[in-house]
Amino acid sequence: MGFAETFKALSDPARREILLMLRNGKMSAGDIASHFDMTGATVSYHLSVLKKSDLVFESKKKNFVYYELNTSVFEEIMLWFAQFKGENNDETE
Amino acid sequence: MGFAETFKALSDPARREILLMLRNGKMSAGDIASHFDMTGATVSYHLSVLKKSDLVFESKKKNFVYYELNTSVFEEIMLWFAQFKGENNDETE
DNA sequence: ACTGTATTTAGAAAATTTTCTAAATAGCTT
DNA sequence: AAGCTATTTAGAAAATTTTCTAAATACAGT
Repeated sequence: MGFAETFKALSDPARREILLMLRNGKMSAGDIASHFDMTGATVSYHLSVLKKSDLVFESKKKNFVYYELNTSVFEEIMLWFAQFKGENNDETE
Repeated sequence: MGFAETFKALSDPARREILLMLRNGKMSAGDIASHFDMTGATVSYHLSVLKKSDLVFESKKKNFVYYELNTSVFEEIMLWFAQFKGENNDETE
């Protein structure tokens, strides 16, 4: 899965905004795009980055593409951060 | 403080590696640099990015500069991720 | 004050990312 | 199948990031 890709994906403000928008359920590419001041093509690019990093997944219905949070990846990221909790310092000052 | 900067900082593999190295205590810029196959100047650049994002802080002793994790920022990041836990979906399928 | 070690800054090249426009694809609906 | 709507892909320009070399700064020890 790769933290590199995941953190890269998270490093863009538009992409983080998209994730926040998806908290209360799936949205179509178009609805997501309409919240931003950029072309649909650009938003589509950001969605593809989020998809490649597994932070979201898509499902198709009619001619819409819906995006949805993949919460399991969030759990994995939390585990990465957990590496920094607890285990303490060598007071080598 | 700015999540934008923080996530940007975390998006680079070398910088994440530096953070992992710092888990067991402070290290000098030179010691950090010697673990990488890049020039000291480049590592210095990465350290400055980590510093600007408050993920690490520095202290000087003799002619060494020591870097250390700033654990409080990690807590804040965890809070950002916490936004994605719990509060659930609108089953608007 | 000079020398040496540790680190950062400046400036430029290379690589990557973000964004756009235009065109392509996909799948209704009539 | 033709036309519409929704979305993605292609290709290029602009912006940002990463990296390097060379020079600058900082400061300790002699």
